[in-house]
Amino acid sequence: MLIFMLFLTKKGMLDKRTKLMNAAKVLFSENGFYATPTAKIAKEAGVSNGILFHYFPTKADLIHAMYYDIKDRIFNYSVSQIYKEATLKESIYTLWLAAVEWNLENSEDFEFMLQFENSPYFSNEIEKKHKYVQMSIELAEQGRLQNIFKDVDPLLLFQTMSCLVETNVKFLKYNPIFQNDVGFKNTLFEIAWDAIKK
Amino acid sequence: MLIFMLFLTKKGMLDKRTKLMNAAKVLFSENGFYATPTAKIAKEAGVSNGILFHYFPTKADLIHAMYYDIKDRIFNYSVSQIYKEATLKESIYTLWLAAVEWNLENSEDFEFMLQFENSPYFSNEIEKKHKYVQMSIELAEQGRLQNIFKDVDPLLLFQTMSCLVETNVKFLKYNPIFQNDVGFKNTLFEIAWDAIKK
DNA sequence: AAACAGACCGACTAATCAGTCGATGTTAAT
DNA sequence: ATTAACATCGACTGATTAGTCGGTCTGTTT
Repeated sequence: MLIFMLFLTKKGMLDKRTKLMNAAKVLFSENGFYATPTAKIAKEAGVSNGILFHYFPTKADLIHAMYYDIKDRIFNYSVSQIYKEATLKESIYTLWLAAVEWNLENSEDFEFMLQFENSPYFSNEIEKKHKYVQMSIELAEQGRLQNIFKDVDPLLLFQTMSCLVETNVKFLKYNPIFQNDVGFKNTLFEIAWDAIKK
Repeated sequence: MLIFMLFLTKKGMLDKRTKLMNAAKVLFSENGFYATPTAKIAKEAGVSNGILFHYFPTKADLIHAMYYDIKDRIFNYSVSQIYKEATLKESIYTLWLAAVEWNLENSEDFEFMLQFENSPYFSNEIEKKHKYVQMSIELAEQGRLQNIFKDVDPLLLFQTMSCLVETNVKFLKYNPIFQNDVGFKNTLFEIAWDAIKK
């Protein structure tokens, strides 16, 4: 049975929970949470209305599940990019680039996140607990101890980087010419690096 | 008649259009656009349900009117702060500080703006037309021509500053101890300045 | 083969909400 | 005094929507 399930998954016949999250991602990024009825999500996912509430007792539960899913995926991608022997600056660059490229390639996830983080669903406290944020804060703390970064709360350094990534991604979306321009991307990183470095 | 209207205004008996916008501001910043029914806005404003649609044909019209109102107010405040003989860095500092302090003092406007700018109501094109944005871009262009700023699209420089202001305000809201700490605010500005300067 | 459990369906409902409408009051202009 | 134009009210409606429910199907356990 387990083997059969794996087979299904590999063939692209995703389980309905995943189908629902994918459908919601598309519709949310097009019309926002509130203009997207649950019935439409189920329809787009090709499943029944009722099954949505089987997997996610409320619409808010679905939205939260999607948030954690995205955070996990961007964390896994970022971690896969960094390497051990890197200097601090190299690590920061790798993380910055990973974030920018991941968000550009996963445009719907990016749109979802923007909405979510500025909605009443979001709270700072939830975010701080995620391993992605914790890893970033740890790096910021390192840089501060090494006297490389400005002497402020590492959380602030992280938030500064995050908002710059967001701005960079938005800019690159509206100016696709630069998306493969390595020189331009280096300039973008310089902006971010200069901001946090001493 | 005009005199009588002014008298009413001075006495705090605002016209109903303004009352509606003020009530909406409070409710929107507490619960968001979508969890705030128009009927509740009218009730909070102490006016009838129908009059809301007399002044704002749709809920979206109300929201847009509020957006323009806020942009106008922050623009007027910012302009009142700058002075002619200032250097470029002084002007940027003044604008940065004005934005940070205005947003801290007008917390509901700030919350509204965050929601609005990440909602389907918002479009980049609308924003770019506002005199506040145009003034800022002009300054950025000046700095670039004087070879003081990094050599990128002035719009990007403006967006960079804006997102840093946003981050700063959020941080100061969560860490009120720093709100009157001039040294800390200078460090915050250094972060922003280092980001854009060459 | 019976009992069980979880996936799944889709019609249904109770509540909510944006916007309407007809009526009345108020002010200004002719 | 009449008219016209706007301001105001609040009951009402039509549409929408999150979530429910009774029941079916399928695979597993005993």
